[in-house]
Amino acid sequence: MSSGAAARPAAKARKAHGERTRQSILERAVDLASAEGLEGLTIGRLASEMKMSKSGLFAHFGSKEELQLATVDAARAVFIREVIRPAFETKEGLLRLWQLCDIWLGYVHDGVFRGGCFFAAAASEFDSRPGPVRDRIAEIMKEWLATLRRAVMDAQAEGQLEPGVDPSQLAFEFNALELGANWAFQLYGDRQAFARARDAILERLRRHATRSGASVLPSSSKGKRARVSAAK
Amino acid sequence: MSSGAAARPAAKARKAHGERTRQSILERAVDLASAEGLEGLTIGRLASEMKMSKSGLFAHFGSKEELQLATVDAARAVFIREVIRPAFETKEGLLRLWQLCDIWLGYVHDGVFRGGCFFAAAASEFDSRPGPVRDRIAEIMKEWLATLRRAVMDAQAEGQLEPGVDPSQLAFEFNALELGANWAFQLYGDRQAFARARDAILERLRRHATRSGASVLPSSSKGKRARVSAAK
DNA sequence: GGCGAAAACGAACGTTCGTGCTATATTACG
DNA sequence: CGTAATATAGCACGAACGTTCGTTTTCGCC
Repeated sequence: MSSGAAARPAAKARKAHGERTRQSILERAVDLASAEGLEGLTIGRLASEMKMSKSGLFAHFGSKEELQLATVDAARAVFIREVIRPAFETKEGLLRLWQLCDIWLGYVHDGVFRGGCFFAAAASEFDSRPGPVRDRIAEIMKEWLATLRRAVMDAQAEGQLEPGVDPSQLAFEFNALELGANWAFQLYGDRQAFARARDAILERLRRHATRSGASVLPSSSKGKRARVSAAK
Repeated sequence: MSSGAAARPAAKARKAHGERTRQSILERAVDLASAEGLEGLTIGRLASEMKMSKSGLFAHFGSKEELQLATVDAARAVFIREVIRPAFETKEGLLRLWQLCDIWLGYVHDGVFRGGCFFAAAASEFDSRPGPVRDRIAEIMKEWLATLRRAVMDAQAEGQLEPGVDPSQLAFEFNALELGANWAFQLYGDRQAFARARDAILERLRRHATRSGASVLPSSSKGKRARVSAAK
């Protein structure tokens, strides 16, 4: 469906001016929405931060809902750049599964979005507010859950994880632990929560790892943290 | 500034009429806020649902922030009645710890609040919005985490749980799994998430249970669910 | 160098928000 | 019964919201 991220590779790079401001608007919109929420993301506020008129900014989207959808997709692009892509540099298997979790926790810790995980916040805000925005958010989080699940299955196919464990169950647990760390960090500034989540995940992984799998896991979570590559 | 819950203990219990409507306002406010958020809880909307004038309703609280604080405390009372109290009918130990988790999941599943766990939603909404409301929410969630932690320690003291496990770590994991189930249910209507959370929690409990502890745990999570007692 | 489209602007719209004031019902007690 | 306290209503306010409209600036292209 060619929705968001890739966009036009600047086929002729000619009418660039409109698209460029649109992009920089969305950059700011993502930042604002991650802190104030997608509903708190107000057109007037956004316009004044961009030093534009409300109407000038508004024309780029046509409605608030379109702005919200575009913002969600822009956040998705950031998430892919900051989490998915770095983790996928590691080849499929148990280590990639671990990297997905580890880098995710790093992405929250490092404040890629001001309000922690953009989608956790957005999901909670829209979960009882039906409409296209909610649907899009649910879709994106399902992508993430499917990615985790796929990584589990790959690790099993590689013989690094016992074939008996349920990929959906493991994906659920890891996602929950990540959301839990995000929650503790946002509400209390508790950085220890990241270590707790890592411990819990690693313990789970080690318990179900085969002999060949156990050798690729890091020895301890203490002090270890994947760098979130800038990867411009 | 004597802001809080206790307020006037109705020194002579005379002026009851105002207090009663205030209470029924809060009942509706909790319901509304759990679905639309504490910010989406609007005085005009609330007034029209109560068939009152905005100003008449407003007079009970004096400011929107006071209304929000009162609503949060009203939700806390419901939470205590629906989760804490039923679980505390079981005597301290491993079984009470399990009951706390099990009943919590039931309280979300049964829709005690329209928007799932009131405090999960409120925490996510206010986590980057400093002020008394945020502080109160954080305080209440800390109470819950402390209750879980205390239950772990009690189970250890009873000799039903290995003394080696870190109570804070276990409380973190259980809370995370509960929030994860709440998240999946709110966003996808996924009832299976409750079973997943129960499985994960039970597995954790069983792993660290002593022989005397293991005997008190339910045999399987499938089909088992604590009733959320009405407990008027 | 001028033309036409794209982009940004400024002002106004109808609502709704939270919050004051003032007056009228309702109630409790001497 | 009367009076004082309490509770609710009515109305208006300034601000902010999303949105529309007509105009003006900007800029690529012939």
